[in-house]
Amino acid sequence: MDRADVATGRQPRSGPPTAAQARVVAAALDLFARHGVGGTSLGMIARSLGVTKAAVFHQYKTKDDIILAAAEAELGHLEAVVDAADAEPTRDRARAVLITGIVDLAVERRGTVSVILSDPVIVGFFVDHQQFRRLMHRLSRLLSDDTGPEAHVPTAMFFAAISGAVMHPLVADLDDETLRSQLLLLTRRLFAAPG
Amino acid sequence: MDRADVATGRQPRSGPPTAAQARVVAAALDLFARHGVGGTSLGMIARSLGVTKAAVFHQYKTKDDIILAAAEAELGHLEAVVDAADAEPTRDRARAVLITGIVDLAVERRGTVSVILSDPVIVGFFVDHQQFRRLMHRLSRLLSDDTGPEAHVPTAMFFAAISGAVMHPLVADLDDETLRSQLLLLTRRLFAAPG
DNA sequence: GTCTATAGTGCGATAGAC
DNA sequence: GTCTATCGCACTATAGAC
Repeated sequence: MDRADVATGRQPRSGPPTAAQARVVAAALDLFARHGVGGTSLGMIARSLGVTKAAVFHQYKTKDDIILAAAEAELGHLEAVVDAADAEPTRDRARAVLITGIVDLAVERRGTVSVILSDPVIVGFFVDHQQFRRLMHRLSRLLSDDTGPEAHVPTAMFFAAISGAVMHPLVADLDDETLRSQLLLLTRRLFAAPG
Repeated sequence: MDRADVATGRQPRSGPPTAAQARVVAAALDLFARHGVGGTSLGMIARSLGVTKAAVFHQYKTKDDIILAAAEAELGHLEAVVDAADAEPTRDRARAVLITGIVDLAVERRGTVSVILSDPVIVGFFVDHQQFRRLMHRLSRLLSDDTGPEAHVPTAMFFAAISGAVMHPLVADLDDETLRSQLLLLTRRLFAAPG
C-alpha cells in the first residue's frame, strides 16, 4: 500500500488483520500515545512485544504502514459510533447516541484515542484520507443543522474538547465516572441551542 | 538545567533568551507543530535556520533544553493572558478577557500552540512543571466557581476545545475571522450557566 | 556565534536461515 | 512467524578552529 492509495482512499489491504498484526497495532498505539508517532521506533514496538524488529517488519513492510493501520484502527471505533447514531430514527436521538458514544470511547481509551488523533504525523495522513473525511462530514451533518462552512466549527470543537480533555493533566486524578458525567453535562450544554 | 530543576520549577536559566536562542526556539516550535517533538531533529532545526547542528548546540546544550525553552515560550503567551484576566475587577470581566484572549491566541497561532501543548513529550515535561501547574490552577479558578476536583473538567475541556479545534482538518479552509467568532460564540455557551 | 570533523548510538529496512 | 546479522544513514552530542 503506497501513499497514492492512502490519498485516494483505495484499500488494497488484504482483508482483516491477523492476530500478529493486531498485536503490533495495539503495541504501536500505546507507544504512540506515550511518546508520539515520531518518537516511537520500530525497536520500541518490537521490544514491548518481546520480539525483534525483523518480526515486526514481517507484519508491516514499512513504519508508515504501521502508522496507517493504527490510525485506521482508531478510526474504526469512531465509525462504529457514527454508524449507531445514523441508525437512530430522529436527529435528537442520533445526537444523543453520538455524544454519549464518543464520550464513552474517549474515557474508556483515555489518553490513547486523543493523542493519536491529534498527532501531527497522523493528522498529515488523514488530510487526504477519504475514509476520514467522509466520517468527519457525517459527524458534522449529525451535529449541526447549518450547511455553510462554519458548520464544521462546532464539530471540530466538540471533537477536540472530548478527546483533548480526557488526557489533560488537570483531570489526571479524576476517576472515569466523574469525568464521564462532567463531559456529558458540558457537551450537552454546547449543543443545547440550535446548532 | 537538569530534570530535577524542571520538576521543582527552579529556574537556573540565565536571564532572557538571546536573539540566537529566540530564533532557535521559533524554528523549533514551527517544526514541532508540523512533525511532532519526537519527529523533529536538531538537524532539521539547524537546516531551517541555515546553520549547522553545532551552532544550535551552542545555544542549548541538549534537545531537552530546546523542548523546554519552546514549551515555556508558549506558556509565556498563555500566562500573559491569565495575568490580564486576573487584573480585571470583576469575575465576569475576568472571564471575558480570558476567553477572548485565549481564542485570539489560538487563532493567531493556529496550529502551533495547539499541537505543542498536546504533544506527549511536552505534556510529560509539564506534568511536574510547577509554573504550568500554577497557571492551570489559576485558569480553573477563573473559569469555575466549584472547588471540588470536578471543577477542573470545564477548564480542561475549554482548553482542549479551543486549542484542538483551530488545528482540526475540518476547519482548515475557514478564514481566521469566521473561526474566531464561531469559537467565541460556542465557548460563551459552554460557560453561560453557572460553572 | 558559527564552522568542520568526528564519536558513538540507534534508526528503518533487507537477506536468508529455521 | 520469528530469528541473527547486516547495511547505510541520521541521530544527539562533543572538541577545537576561526
